[in-house]
Amino acid sequence: MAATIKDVAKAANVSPSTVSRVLSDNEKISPETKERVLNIVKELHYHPNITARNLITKSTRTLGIVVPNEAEDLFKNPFFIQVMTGISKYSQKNGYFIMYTFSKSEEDSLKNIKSYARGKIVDGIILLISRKNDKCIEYLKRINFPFSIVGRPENTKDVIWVDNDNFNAMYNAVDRIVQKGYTDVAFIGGSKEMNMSNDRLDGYKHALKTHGIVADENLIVENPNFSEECGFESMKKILDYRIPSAVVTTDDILAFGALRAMHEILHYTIPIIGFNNTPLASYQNPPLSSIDINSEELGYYAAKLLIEKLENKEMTNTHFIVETNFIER
Amino acid sequence: MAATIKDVAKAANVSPSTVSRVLSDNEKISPETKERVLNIVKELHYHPNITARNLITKSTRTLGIVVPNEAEDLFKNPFFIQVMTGISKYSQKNGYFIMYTFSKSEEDSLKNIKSYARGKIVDGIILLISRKNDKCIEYLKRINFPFSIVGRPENTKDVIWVDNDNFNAMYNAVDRIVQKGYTDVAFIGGSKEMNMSNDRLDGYKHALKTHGIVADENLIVENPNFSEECGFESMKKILDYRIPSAVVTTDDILAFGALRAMHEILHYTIPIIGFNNTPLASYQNPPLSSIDINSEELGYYAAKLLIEKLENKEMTNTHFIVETNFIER
DNA sequence: CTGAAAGCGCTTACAG
DNA sequence: CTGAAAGCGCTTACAG
Repeated sequence: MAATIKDVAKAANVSPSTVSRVLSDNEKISPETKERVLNIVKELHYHPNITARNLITKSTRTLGIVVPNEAEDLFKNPFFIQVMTGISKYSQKNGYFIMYTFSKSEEDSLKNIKSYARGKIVDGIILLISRKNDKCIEYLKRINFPFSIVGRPENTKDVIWVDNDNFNAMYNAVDRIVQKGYTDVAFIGGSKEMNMSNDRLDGYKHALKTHGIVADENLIVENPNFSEECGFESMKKILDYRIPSAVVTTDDILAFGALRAMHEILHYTIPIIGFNNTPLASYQNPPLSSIDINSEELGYYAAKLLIEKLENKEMTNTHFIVETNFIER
Repeated sequence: MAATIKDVAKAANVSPSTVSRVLSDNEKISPETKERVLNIVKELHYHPNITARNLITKSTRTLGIVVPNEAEDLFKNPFFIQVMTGISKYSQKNGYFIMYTFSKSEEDSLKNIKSYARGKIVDGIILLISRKNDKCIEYLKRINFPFSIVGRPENTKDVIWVDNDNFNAMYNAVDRIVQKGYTDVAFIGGSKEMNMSNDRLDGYKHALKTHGIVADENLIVENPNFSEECGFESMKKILDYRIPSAVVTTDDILAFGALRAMHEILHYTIPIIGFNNTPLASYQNPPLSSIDINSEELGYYAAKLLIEKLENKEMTNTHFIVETNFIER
């Protein structure tokens, strides 16, 4: 059996309270007792039972990550693991544990969130995605449970979130292309359920507008997800209609599919731009230009803002915008 | 404030013990009391405090995953997230929570393991890698803490592990190549610190031996990690020496680098085989043949065997071999 | 079938 | 500077 605080107290000839104080290091304890207790602690290999401590402090110093079903689509995409790494870096540095749960659907996410929140398993929750009419966000707001989101929610009031400036990233990319003389730009996008999809589409439209170009709705194809197949079919549809001078996409995987369609149908490629700058991008033929979203930083700040809230630090901001970088290849 | 078991007891006019029994559903409780209690539970939105329960039951129903520093090298590789998905599927199905921790080094892994084990944060630990003279394994064995490993450990005595048959997978691949007439096969491998690296190398050597071919040590290059750069440099080194008739690698990423070296130096490619069958493989030029290791299943069984041990089920096996599939492209 | 009591292993006012 | 006591919110023998 592992030693408890009582065992240490007895061996050191002090009370459990004193041992507890020595360990928390925040009371005036005489140097002698402190040393004596610490020696016994070492000798008995004592380590406090965190569960017992949690029960008293009403905190688990644990963050819960809800990984959405979309992660499966995005296996080819290191996005989620990069975000999780960022979360992990900040959390571990600050003594927080991390739990995660994979969800099969939005309903399943909600179920998982409930079990985290109602059982007080975690102190705060991080959502890796933000949907339209997001039930998870709605629930967490209603029960007033601390959380942060990767991806700007529809209604930002009272919520902590981090995101890229998706509008601007796409705006700049399209602006750049048009300036290079490619004025007939097609758009291949992902799910409308995600706010970032709409932001990117808006950025595309506005950039064209700035140059006095009216977006041709037939050159805009949106998809239920980010698969290679969707990219392929979208490009096919576009080529059936007309050959544009360039293509922008909201995800590298879509771009890969589109590239394949170009190779198979056109037998040559037209300029195309990806999004997320996945490692696969540089291996494409030709190498794919892409917009790097710095996923790890998204996770890092999602954890940082949430932990600051949990610790009641003065929060200057309830959101953080991570910069994007255009990677030209 | 959330309702406690006392609140429910008072409102239902029973004792806390009775409420507890109703909730655990495993004692003879009269149907009437049961219904009455359940109604109050719903009414008050009562949910048991898991921390308090954990303190009593001396279990957290939580598994801890230790993600090694190698994960960073392997961002391009969905291996880890696939394994984590597999772990998650089995665990969630069986009512276990999951924690993870990213480590910066083997020392850091050990530190993280200690905090999980000594604080009784988790009931069991899953290691995602198995090294030579693995300090983590050694520690966990010494303190007799339940754990399982993805990857066969050096000493399998008393440890739970899952793995592919790495020897055989490579043996078959090389055997197949040689039978096709490519007898001068080079080998590009990963870190010798990992047992699977050695297993794959052994498989290569034995397959050659079976065909009466003596392995040329100059055609065998091992690397500190699985990066594209290592693959590139290894291939360069081999080509400086001689042009082999085919190449096998222990990881797709190594193969990608090797392919690039062929393109840049040779201006044509020689047959090459990857390992892990990452999504990138099919996008290569030419598409890369690879050995699929079914990563998700590795995680699934790592969780399954560990949970069976935790629940004292009769364990017929303390290890499980996940099959591999040769994917020819 | 149900309740009173003890206890899991800590922390933290309160008192001295 | 240190200790005795209460209590966090549960579960589980024990007794009836």
